[in-house]
Amino acid sequence: MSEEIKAIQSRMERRDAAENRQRILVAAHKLFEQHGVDQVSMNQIAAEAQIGPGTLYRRYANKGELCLDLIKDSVVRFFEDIEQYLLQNQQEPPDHRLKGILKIYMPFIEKKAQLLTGGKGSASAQRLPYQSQNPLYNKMHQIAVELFDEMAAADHPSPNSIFKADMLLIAISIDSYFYQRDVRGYSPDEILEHLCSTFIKGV
Amino acid sequence: MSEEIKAIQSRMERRDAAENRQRILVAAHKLFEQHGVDQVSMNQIAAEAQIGPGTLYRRYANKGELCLDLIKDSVVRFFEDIEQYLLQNQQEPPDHRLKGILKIYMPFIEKKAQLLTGGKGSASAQRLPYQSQNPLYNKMHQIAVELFDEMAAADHPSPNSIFKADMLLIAISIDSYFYQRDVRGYSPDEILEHLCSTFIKGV
DNA sequence: ATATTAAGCGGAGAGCTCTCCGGATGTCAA
DNA sequence: TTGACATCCGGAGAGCTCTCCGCTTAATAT
Repeated sequence: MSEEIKAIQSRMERRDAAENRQRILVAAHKLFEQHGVDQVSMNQIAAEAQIGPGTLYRRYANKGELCLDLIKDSVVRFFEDIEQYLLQNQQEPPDHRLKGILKIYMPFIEKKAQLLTGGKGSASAQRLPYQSQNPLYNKMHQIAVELFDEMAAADHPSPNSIFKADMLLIAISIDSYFYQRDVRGYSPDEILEHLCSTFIKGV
Repeated sequence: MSEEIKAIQSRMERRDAAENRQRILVAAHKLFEQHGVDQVSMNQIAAEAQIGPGTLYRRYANKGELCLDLIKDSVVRFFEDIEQYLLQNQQEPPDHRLKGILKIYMPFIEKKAQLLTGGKGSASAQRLPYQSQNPLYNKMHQIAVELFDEMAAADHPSPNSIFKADMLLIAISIDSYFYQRDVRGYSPDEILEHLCSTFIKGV
């Protein structure tokens, strides 16, 4: 009876484990809203969820992973929005479509910035090569690469769409975005325009 | 007699303090070389220098600051190289000069990466807006802005040289650079070419 | 030489991240 | 139902960052 399920995920999650996961999520959500993500420690979350620290760390190696789980649904919805947008604007030129994607992206990170930044100061998060832990990155990169390729298709098949996409993505990473907004003082619209004139020539 | 000195820096550094600073620098240098920057804790440095943790933190709020002090001279020398290069190539077009600067920059961060990255996982370092704590940033930015301005001078006085310079600088930040090198697998030369074709059009 | 005082020292300790492992407990097969 | 066992729990504890504060000491004024 459980053969098929076991095939899908090698072992069922135990009931107590599932319950604890829920408690963690609820506790974290509550504390994050109350005090802000940065101000809440894994210890506090464990205490609020009434579990031991070991139990918490078993599931989430650091605060970042926990945050990611907390916004998983939002991320899925975000990519659904992107997909729908791309579908409805197939006939538009690729540069226009890329700009449209940025227009969807920016409000999203404005809203989810805290959770996306997550636990930046975590020791184990340091090891990861870059920001690839961010689930947005790979998917967004893929989309951007395709659009850059399409933009360059007519001319030369410039092999650096991958590079360009990386550059665009770090340009709109949380840190960079808020640096432009808060330190340089640009409005989101100005940032968008600057992005386009820097990375997408004729828009 | 000490009036003039006091005028320069409001109070002389006490002799014991100066000695401790030296001990710290020596201890840190030794440990960093022995085990790598990441693997060495502030505690260890204090112990090796035979001072209390409080004494260490009085001078360096985190490992990053200590690292910065350790490469201060290298940074000065780096900018002297830049200045000299710019002087010797005044007649070259600005895009060529910018590429030349990148050629000087890249080996520098290859050599000093560990110390430049410093104590990334430090709590107080998190607060800082971005990577402005990096002493390279502001000066490099200023230089890049001037060159971008010069590049755009003939055409329109495009007001986004500041933005472009920011984008170029995060593109060559330690994290981004090593991501391209280690994950994407580009050689330094390839990175340089991609950078030019992305940020400096006709080079 | 001595007193004054700002600067510096150092260690105790709070609170954190993360690990480890003995014991408990759900799950599945028989 | 029961036994076996993989999974999970929880908390002790190592080691870290960083602060606080009473004490010490170097520099200066007298």
